[in-house]
Amino acid sequence: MTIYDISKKAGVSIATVSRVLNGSDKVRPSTRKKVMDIIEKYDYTPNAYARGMGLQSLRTIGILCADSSDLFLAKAVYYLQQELQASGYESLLCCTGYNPDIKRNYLHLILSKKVDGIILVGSNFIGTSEEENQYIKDVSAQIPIMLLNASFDYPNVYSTLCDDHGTMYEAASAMVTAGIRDILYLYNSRSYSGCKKLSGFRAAMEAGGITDHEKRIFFYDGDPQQLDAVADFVERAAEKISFHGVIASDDSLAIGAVKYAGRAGLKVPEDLSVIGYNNSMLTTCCTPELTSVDNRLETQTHQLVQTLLGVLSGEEMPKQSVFSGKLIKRGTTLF
Amino acid sequence: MTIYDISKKAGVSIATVSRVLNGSDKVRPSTRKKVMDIIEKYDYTPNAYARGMGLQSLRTIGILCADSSDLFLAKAVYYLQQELQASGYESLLCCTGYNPDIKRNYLHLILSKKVDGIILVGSNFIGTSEEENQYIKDVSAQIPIMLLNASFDYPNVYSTLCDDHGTMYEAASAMVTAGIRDILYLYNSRSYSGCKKLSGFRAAMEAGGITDHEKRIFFYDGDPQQLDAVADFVERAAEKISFHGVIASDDSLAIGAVKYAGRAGLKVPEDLSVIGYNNSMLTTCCTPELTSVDNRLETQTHQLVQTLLGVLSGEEMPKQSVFSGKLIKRGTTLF
DNA sequence: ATACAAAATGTAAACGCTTACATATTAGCG
DNA sequence: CGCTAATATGTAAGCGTTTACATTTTGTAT
Repeated sequence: MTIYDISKKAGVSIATVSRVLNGSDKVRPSTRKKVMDIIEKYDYTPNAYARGMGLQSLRTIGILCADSSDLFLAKAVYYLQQELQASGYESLLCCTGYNPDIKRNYLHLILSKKVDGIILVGSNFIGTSEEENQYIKDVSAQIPIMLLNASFDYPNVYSTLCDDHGTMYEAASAMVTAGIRDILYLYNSRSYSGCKKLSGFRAAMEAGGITDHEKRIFFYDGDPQQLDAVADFVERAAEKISFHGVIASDDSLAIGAVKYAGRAGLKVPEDLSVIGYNNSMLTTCCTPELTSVDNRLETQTHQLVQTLLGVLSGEEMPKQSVFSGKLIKRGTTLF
Repeated sequence: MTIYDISKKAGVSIATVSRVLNGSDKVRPSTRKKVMDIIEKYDYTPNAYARGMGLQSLRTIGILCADSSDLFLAKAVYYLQQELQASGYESLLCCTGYNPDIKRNYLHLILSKKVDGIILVGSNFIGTSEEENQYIKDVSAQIPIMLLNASFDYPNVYSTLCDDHGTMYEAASAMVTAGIRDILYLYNSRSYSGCKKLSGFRAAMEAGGITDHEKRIFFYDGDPQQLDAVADFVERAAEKISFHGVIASDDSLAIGAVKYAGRAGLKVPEDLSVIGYNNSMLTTCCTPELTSVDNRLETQTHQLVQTLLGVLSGEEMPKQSVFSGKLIKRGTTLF
């Protein structure tokens, strides 16, 4: 069933059918009805690929995210899709996984679909070496690239992010100010934002006059959703060093620390203070509830889409929009 | 940059370029290299829409899911995409939200993209009235429809699901057998599987000789991810009726009950037993850990994709594949 | 009724690929 | 070295839309 079949059955030309389908103003109501009836009768759906051939822009944005079952990324994607839909844009979501080669493949895949722009969700799309980021440069030559939670200075690449360094600095400083000087730092990503958080932590330690913090920085290499495995990891860390506070780069790691405390018979927050990051639903899941950093995801996604729409309509837009996160105090801290 | 430009630069015809792109066997190695060099030099990506026009099948499956930030749905989507990718199929994911009209729009959208099949993830795509499900009948006339966690008997519609009735019956019966006869039942969806779970609960109550269970069945109408709101809801329920056990149709509701217990000073599981459903990461997030029903999601998604592949290659496949869920006993129950 | 402008509709080219079929090249063999 | 068969490459016809431009119809003012 093609537009051609419809046009014959309705006794009009294909151009008229096309106009009806696209809501053109220049169709007589009686003709429109005649065509619509046939379309509905045969449950006709125009072929998106043929449309894609003719049209200049399909008003479509590609969204790439490593793993949509990650709470943070899932929420980000959700907000983005809502925003885009509200602005009349379709979105194409690809969950790429963390393998760099596969990521690159998906980028080409999405590029082949005539998207007007690409949003890379999460800082794991930005590497540390020039070479790793070459593919971003290549693509940005063709269409604008938006980064959520990462930053990369290059023409036609726009960044929206949380000041993870400063925010983590504030969070860690709050703990130091509360008198806790032996803090375990847990992280599981060396991505752009992962590095910023870590540097913020280090800066806070130095500012607090702490000098032996490096030995309490631990990289967790497993699946963060396996909370028991995280707890095991913290337990092993506790065998090596002592600590009275835990700061994690993600809520799930922080929850693992709370679990460890339960096993070890430590009271939270009296014996152990814990701060998470991302302010996900996990924060209210445990007892006591988890103090965490809210990185204003909804504000960020809104800003990102506004910037993108501006860029697409040819306006000059800020290359980087930075927001400050905020420590949400709950039960796992005394301060 | 089109195949035509590439062909000119490489000094061959467009057919040859096309053959190189599609990995055809009938190209001389020297020619292939010549073409590949140009392709890489100009970072050329073929236009997916033009390809879509020519090709019979694009080896693409559409996946529809209401909300990918729901833990259960997100995991299901993740497994499905992995399975499909491993079988050489591309997947097109659409998060539709819960509005029926928008859902229907997305179905047409995805249909327009020449997908070879459609997977509907989650039972909220199946309604209770004939009319609600009409759209499924219409679409199934064109391509096969796979249901995950729902069932609908119609030609070209294939279902893979957990026996929610029986599984919930087992779980509830276990609680009754343990001597708990006043059980609060929490649910938040009247979808296909939501109804099956509820009927399983009722059957277990009746089998246990309990007659006043209807007054302890509560429908929660809010956002299940707002755990505090769920706890509030349970608190209000407790003002109306008494209970020593809670069974929920989803882990997040169960967690809300655990939170309520904490507030009310009730010890879990001594004063209150709690059973969740879906065996999500939330189960290990709280203390004590949540007893929950595992519905074998990975097994289901595997079966679903195998069935789909079978159908697509013209084989006769089972219309319905049912798996039994399994109660995973953790700390919120004594039995 | 007639002429003319405005509105509605139709015609045909273009979009960038795939692929059946035609043609040219190569290799093997006597 | 010429012939044939096999292999590689080229040509051109679709695929199903959109849309500029041409044509027809309608409405309005004379």
